[in-house]
Amino acid sequence: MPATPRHTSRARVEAKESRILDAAEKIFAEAGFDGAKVSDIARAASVAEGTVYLYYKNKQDLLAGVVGRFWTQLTLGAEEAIAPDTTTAIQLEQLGRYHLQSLLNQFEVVSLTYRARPQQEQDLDQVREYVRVFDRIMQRGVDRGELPEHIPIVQLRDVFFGTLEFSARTLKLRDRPYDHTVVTNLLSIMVTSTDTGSGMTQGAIQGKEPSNRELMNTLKAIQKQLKTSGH
Amino acid sequence: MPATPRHTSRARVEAKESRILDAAEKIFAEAGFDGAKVSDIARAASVAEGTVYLYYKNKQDLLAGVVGRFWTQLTLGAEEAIAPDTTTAIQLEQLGRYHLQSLLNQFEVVSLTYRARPQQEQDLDQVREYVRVFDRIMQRGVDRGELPEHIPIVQLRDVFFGTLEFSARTLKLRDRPYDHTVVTNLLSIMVTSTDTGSGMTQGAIQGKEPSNRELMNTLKAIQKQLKTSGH
DNA sequence: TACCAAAATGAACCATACTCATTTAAAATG
DNA sequence: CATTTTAAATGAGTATGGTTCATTTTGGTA
Repeated sequence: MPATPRHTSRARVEAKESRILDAAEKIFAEAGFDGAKVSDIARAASVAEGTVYLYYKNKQDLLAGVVGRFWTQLTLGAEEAIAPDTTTAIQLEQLGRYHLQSLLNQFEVVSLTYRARPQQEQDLDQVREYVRVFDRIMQRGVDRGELPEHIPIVQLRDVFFGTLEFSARTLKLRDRPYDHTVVTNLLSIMVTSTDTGSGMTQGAIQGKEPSNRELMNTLKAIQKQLKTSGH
Repeated sequence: MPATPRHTSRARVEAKESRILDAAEKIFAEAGFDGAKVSDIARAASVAEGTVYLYYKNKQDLLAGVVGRFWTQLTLGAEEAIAPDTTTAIQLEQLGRYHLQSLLNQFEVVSLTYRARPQQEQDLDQVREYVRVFDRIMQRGVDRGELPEHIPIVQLRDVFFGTLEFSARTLKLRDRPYDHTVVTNLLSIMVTSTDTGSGMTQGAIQGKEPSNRELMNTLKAIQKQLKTSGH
């Protein structure tokens, strides 16, 4: 069984597995899940049809493999895209930019994510791993005192990723390229809302000016960065 | 052709069509697109397998029918759920509540939306129609002077629907029921951001207090309504 | 009642996901 | 290095389920 090779070099087996995944990703992206034939994938991987089934239980499982690898790589890329020693707001801006660009560049693969069986347990483990990047940034902001203690991280996470994903779809639908104002605007409303004086943290509006000077500076820093780094 | 009946009462034909759609919705929701057999759907509709193909070109087209009808009905329900003579903010709150509840109650059908071929043109016409409900509310807010002239409606629309959809998934994943704080929080950040002094409208932070008294009143009205109407 | 066109039927067809008996390659053994 | 043993790969064959179409049934019309 290729799954647990004892007498064969692990490297060779993994090379073949990734050849199959590459082929599958290509064919799935071109033809969609239903349109992709396992025979095409096998041919693209220079492998017999039966061989695919040594590595993956069935076509669904193969899709899960492609999607899982994609999100794992996305997590690695995200961690690389984020400067570790800067403010929360700038880190969010970096993650937002990276995320939106990835969604647009690899739109087809992202769409395939929804063809993976919904809520069928560990099919989406890698996605969950990915969103933790956001959680860590936010938590670090709280620990540092940059954000109020009681921000609802999970809800803000849905705002963040939900907005970016829908924005990506809108851009694709209109054949538009990456648009940084999407990220800027998202950030501005998120940071505004994490201000202790209004928005999500309190749920009450008091009409007073922002009390968190740190955040104002952060926002100015974002504004500045947005102007210097061409999109 | 059942599609354009001349000698048969239109009512009967439409009754049969909706019987097929009902059956398809049920089976698709239970088994997912791939798991649903056309033969099962035909049996559930008390119709021969071939009959399905008189009304729908193929299985994909049948799915498009189910999904399309769902969003059309959602549009009707949304228009009913919104009080015509109230403020923008309250209308948004009503739409948000209605949308989130619908997503949760009919989660399976919503998921099927993503199995409809992406960007395959008019498959998603009804979804587009639905989101216009949001656009109309916002535009009306602008016309009335409740919102600033230059708010980016399209981007706010992505914030609105994106956040609600991701929130619905999170709630489902954790087996949680409808949670009104999701809507409240979303609204508070959206309305905060449409304040002319900060957020999406200007893209520049000025650290001054909100200049739009109208909006403040609107927010207070929302807060009040949230307290009086049990979720 | 006889006629005709629309509508419905389901057996046959066909594409394709998946299996498995056989072959090939690689590792272990002496 | 020759032989044996075990892992890996193969692709023809099978089963499933979407789709077609020749035939039958239904309902309206004269």
